[in-house]
Amino acid sequence: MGRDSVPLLPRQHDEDIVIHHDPFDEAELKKIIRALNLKVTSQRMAILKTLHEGRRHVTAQELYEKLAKDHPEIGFATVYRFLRTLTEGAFVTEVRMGGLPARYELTPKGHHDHLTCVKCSKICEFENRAIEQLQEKVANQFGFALTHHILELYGVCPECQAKSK
Amino acid sequence: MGRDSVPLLPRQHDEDIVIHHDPFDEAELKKIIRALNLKVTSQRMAILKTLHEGRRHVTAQELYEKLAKDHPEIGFATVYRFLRTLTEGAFVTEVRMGGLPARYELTPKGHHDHLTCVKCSKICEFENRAIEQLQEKVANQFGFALTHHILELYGVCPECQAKSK
DNA sequence: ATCTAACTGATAATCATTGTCAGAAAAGTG
DNA sequence: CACTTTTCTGACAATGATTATCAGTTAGAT
Repeated sequence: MGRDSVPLLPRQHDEDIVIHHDPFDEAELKKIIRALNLKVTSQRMAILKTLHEGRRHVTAQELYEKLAKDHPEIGFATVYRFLRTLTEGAFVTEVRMGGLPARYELTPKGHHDHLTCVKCSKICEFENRAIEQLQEKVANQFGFALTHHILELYGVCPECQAKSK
Repeated sequence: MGRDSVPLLPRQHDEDIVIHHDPFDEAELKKIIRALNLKVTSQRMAILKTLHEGRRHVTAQELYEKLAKDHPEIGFATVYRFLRTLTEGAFVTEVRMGGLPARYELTPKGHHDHLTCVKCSKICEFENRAIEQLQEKVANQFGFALTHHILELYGVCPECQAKSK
């Protein structure tokens, strides 16, 4: 997509180079923080911005390192703390695979699940209304009030299938 | 279908319910060990027996403590080690919830998924052919060759719903 | 029975995550 | 704006599950 794939030229004045990321402006990020009854701090804003701009599905550690570039003062306790709060408030979705560190992403508006390649770890996202409905049905049969679910599919992606020949 | 439409009920005192499997005799357990190219040791036999007899979905720690009664000499490193190997060989299924300790069970013949209560951690099992088929379909749309999947539903069980009034 | 590679238990180490706490900074209040 | 209360923060310690190490033990092939 657009801007980030344009190779940037080194310039004398940093401020000349501005990367625009589309959707979320600051105001919207603040709303998220306020919705959690938290104070708006530069750290929290930075964390949300980085979560939003960056690649999806980061670990807490990766996020911490990314942040370190522009905000070397942010401690990892703060990252973990805020990620947890965001997860509890469902603004962020946590994905765990095996015993590996948890991965996080800003919860997308449309709910989706993941299809992960067991060879190259590529993650595809999908949504499927029919599956969701069946899940509700199963939960109801047991008398459960469904709160959320995790559906992770694993397989070999087309590229890796091709390679293994 | 069939199974999943029967309103199955883990009743009030889970611990009182002992699940009897078809008599898994020693010979059968040995087969499992040999299938993994491992030596048959008293420790491994004890672990398998306890896994088979006991309540489902135990943590490594719980399993270790159970074993301690009759086999106080077995160390927990051995328990962890063997559980991992069993899991890799798909003889045991690992379930993780949040950051909590992993839970294990001997992989049942019929594949099933889990429905977990977020309040009391009770786990119900279900299987649903329709969901499985839809999963295959989704994977195919992306060109993936599906190897396995994780479907974990979370909600509030009837008992806990009643309690919160 | 012998031999050797695989196994084991004790314990140290690791690694993700969480707790602690003194100092810093947000957002009311006057 | 100065003051105050409360929440936040970063450094670092602590935790808790899991894994690695390693010297001694044992299964099972020869």
